[in-house]
Amino acid sequence: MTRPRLFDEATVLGDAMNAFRRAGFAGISIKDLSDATGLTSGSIYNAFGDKEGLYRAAFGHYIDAVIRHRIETYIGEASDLDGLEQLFLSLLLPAPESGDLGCLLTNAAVEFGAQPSVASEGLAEGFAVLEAAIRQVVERQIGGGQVDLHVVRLLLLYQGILVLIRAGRDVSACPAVIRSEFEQLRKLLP
Amino acid sequence: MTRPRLFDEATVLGDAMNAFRRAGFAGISIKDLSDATGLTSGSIYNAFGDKEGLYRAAFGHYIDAVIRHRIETYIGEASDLDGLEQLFLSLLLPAPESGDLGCLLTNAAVEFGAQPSVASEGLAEGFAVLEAAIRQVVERQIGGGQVDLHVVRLLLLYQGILVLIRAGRDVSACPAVIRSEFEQLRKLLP
DNA sequence: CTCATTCTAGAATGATCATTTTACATTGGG
DNA sequence: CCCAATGTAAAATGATCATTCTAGAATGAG
Repeated sequence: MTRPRLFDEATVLGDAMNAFRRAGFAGISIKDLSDATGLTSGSIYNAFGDKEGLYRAAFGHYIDAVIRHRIETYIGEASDLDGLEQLFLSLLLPAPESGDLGCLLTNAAVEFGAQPSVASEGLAEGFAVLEAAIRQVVERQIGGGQVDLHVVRLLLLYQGILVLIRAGRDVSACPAVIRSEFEQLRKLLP
Repeated sequence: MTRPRLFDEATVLGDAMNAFRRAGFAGISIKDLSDATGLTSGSIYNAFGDKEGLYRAAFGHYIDAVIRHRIETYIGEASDLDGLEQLFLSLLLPAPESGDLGCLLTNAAVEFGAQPSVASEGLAEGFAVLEAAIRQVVERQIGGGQVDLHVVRLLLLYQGILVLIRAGRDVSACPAVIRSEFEQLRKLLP
């Protein structure tokens, strides 16, 4: 019945995702997205409904392929502070979170803000996934009444790093900031 | 010779600035800007050349009227850690840096990234002003070989706060994070 | 007062936008 | 092998975009 796509959905979503990361939603046209994905505009509309549908699909793909993947890579099941620290340090590796792409979660948060928008669902899910991963490690490793404080502190650090990378600022001091942040947390280990 | 503007330039730039803060550059049209400022599109083009000219002027206005003003208010001449801490805490006050506006510096950094753009000059100046203000206090009060580290740490915190506010996330734990950050710095006071 | 100058207003223009339509290609079931 | 279903392609459409044009209003110098 349902015949398979003639295009590879993961590849197309990856291309669209990176295009949106580079230019945002308002800053890119269907023609640009057509060039980026190799699909004609007709195929895009057939497959995703409209530009918003493609954005939603690309955002979902980003949460799975980038955020969840990163969390599984660095935290996985044996979650400890070292893994979380490595996750933060990995943000500073040249690719693929480099400045000319940017984090779609951060970019969407800034582009759309808190008002209801095409990004609302993705933002809610993305922040929930990220915060849950951080909280899981902090709660298990440190616990206590200050868990919320540590989680927010790390979330602030995470978003701050992505903004500075995106802006092309000098981030050579960031690894030292991350290390000192986690050193501080390790002092609280039971 | 040069006759005065019939409109109040500061008011118009303030309105345009807030419109850009809400919607970004790509996300707003000349018609929207015309509605926001009360100027017709003809007057906008006459006064500012084009949409990019108005954006540049609004960005410059933001740097002066918001960033420099905030720095002068909280740091001024008698710069100490308490003043800098108050500056950070002031970001969390409901108005005027509230989420539905956002910080034009952060928003522009995320929208345009590091590539040359209409925002490049404003971004360079805005980050320079902000970083210099932080560095001045840290250097004078604490000094030592870790100044860069402290400056970047505070810059990360600053940008992280603005992203979370913009995203409408729960920032109720942020004041405690700021206080603990500055408590840590005060331990380094000579 | 008057005129050259500068500003403003609003309609006009061509480009680009998202989207739809139309025609065609590809596919697997009968 | 053929056909109904679905995917793709590319041109067409109307809306909206940034920008310009044209006409008229406000201003200060002489």
